[in-house]
Amino acid sequence: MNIKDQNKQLEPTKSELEILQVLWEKGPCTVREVNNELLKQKDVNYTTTLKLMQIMADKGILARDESQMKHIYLVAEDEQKTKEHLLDKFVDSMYKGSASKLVMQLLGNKNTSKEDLKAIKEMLNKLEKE
Amino acid sequence: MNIKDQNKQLEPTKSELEILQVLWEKGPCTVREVNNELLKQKDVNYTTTLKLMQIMADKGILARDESQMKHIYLVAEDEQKTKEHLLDKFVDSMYKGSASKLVMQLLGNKNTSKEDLKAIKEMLNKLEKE
DNA sequence: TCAAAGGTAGAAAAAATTTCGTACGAAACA
DNA sequence: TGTTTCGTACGAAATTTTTTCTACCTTTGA
Repeated sequence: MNIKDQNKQLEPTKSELEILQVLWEKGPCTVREVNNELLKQKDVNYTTTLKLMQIMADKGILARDESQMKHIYLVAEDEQKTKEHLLDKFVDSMYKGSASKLVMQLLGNKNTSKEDLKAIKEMLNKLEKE
Repeated sequence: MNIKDQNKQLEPTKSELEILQVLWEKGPCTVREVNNELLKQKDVNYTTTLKLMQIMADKGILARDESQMKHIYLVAEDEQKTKEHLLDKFVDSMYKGSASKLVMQLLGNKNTSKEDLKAIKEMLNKLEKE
């Protein structure tokens, strides 16, 4: 497998990402559980979610435990690694790889809460000390 | 037009985003100019780029000046607004809306340069004073 | 003037992604 | 036991996105 293909594994499609988010949040789940979560956001058929998760398992994005009748799906890739990859890609394409540009936009954004600002400051201080 | 549709306008597809990036970088361009840029990254047919840009113009993502034979395309939406929207969406979906979580990941990432760190610190200081 | 080069438009094909219908097996339970 | 409920598998349909083909117009220059 070449690097490009490896990257592809880390690049879920839009609906695959929705499923990943549920699994990141709730940990290993059955299809039913994932689908119930998705139903809170949008209208989606059980078999659609099933199919998608099967495809993801095929691709290696998800692993599953088939020992029970209700298969349990779990994320195969490390969550942080995947997010890091997606974030990198995002920074690259949107801000030409400049992390500070992204942060600037983030901070300039009125949606960024005071708590977030505070947390970021603390983080920087901590980094400085190290 | 409802809000959902408005949002859709701000959500370009993958290849549309590639074209936007070129236009953001170089300003108004002909299809030929955009295509030449894209050719540096990937193999793509002139008519493919043309078609895509026509579609984007239809959707209202791009505007164009047809007064010349070689049409000049320009981005219709404000670049910052579009990026902000995409960034918001990204933060929401990947970090449950927590900007500080995103920054934490960014800073923990070895790809983040010292210059970026410095720039971010300065930005925070500036924000503090305001 | 006429051929070559470079432009647009639109239909349609191809590819990728998402959704659904149907079949069928296992468990629950009246 | 039979029937209802809940599960998976799989093919195929529907939709969205991307790419290409073809036709035809305009400019340029020999």
